[in-house]
Amino acid sequence: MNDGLPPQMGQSLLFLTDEQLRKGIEAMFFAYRGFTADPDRILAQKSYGRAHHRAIHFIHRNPGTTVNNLLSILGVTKQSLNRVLRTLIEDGLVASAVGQRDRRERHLHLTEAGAVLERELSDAQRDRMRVAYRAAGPDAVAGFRQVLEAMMDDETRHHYEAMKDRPE
Amino acid sequence: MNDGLPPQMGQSLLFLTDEQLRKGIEAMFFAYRGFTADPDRILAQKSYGRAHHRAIHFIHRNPGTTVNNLLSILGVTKQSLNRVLRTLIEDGLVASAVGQRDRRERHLHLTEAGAVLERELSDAQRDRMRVAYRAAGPDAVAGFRQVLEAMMDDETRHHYEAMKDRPE
DNA sequence: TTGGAATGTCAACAAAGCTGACGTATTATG
DNA sequence: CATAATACGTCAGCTTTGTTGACATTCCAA
Repeated sequence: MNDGLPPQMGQSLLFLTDEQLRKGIEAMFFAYRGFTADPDRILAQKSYGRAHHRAIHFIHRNPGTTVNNLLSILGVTKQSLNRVLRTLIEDGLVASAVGQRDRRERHLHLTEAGAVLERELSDAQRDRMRVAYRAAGPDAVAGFRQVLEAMMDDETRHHYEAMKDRPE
Repeated sequence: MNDGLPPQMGQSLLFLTDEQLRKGIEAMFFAYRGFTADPDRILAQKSYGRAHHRAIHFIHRNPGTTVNNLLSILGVTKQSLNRVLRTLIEDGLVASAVGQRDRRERHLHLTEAGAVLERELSDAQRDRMRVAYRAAGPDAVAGFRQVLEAMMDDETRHHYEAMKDRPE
């Protein structure tokens, strides 16, 4: 494939050109569309949106999390999260429990029904991820993760790492 | 770092577990936030949004593109794109020219002012990308791109590849 | 006991997506 | 040439998901 640059310029010299960086930017944009496509289809049928998916995902990952903690993971306002959370609680997918130690806090859990939807959504998303990982191979996957981690804001990376290696 | 699984299980066996895949999913989510953060700040000052950025980006990359082509790259409805395009044209950032061969078509270009904003936005986005690429190294970058490409829908990947190796 | 923290909620608004309908040029086709 | 199809623009209305700002409630902690 011709990238319009002299062939004697190897990858290690090319790899920080604007052109190379721009391709990475476009890859992020297009890949993110694929990344959300499958859950989006499932959510649309149930008249939920991505915001519901995110809430469900992180409640599943951090069972018993407080609203404030979830807020800082998701990086949205409480009003925005509350709207989503309210419908999930009304629909019986999420349970909100008053804190034992601090009774101002609400601790969030998925109900059985919530866990079912979580499974459905993450199965769909993992399937695509699995196909991509298989196609690219383990070394590529390691690189993929490295670049993504380096791309995060510091505060965000803190959240990411805080729930990183938690086994099932 | 302990991932909660027996140490004798190597990376090549682990790398398709649900846990491994879920970490990739979260990495995508958190990284995408970083990916858009810098342009978002610039856009907010000028009361534009991400949709404007995307239009500007792809007009820059495909100068003279028709509205229909841009539509299929962006994957939105013409009503949605039109709203964005209209403000960009009104503000003198984008020029719309009647087609020579087919006068139903409008060919889109950035004006000088549009190119200035494009440069500002992509500089910010590339800076972060550059830092991430440097931190991760060339091999990781190659893997990053491989996984992202494998994650795209077929039609999307077609668009991605169509404007892939276009030199400056 | 009182200040501040955590939470919830009301209202209003904006960005950016969607559907559906319609109009106008222009081109392609029978 | 008449008609169909295409490309584009626009109007209206709706949805999701984000934002501010204001305010009430509950409750921990100094």
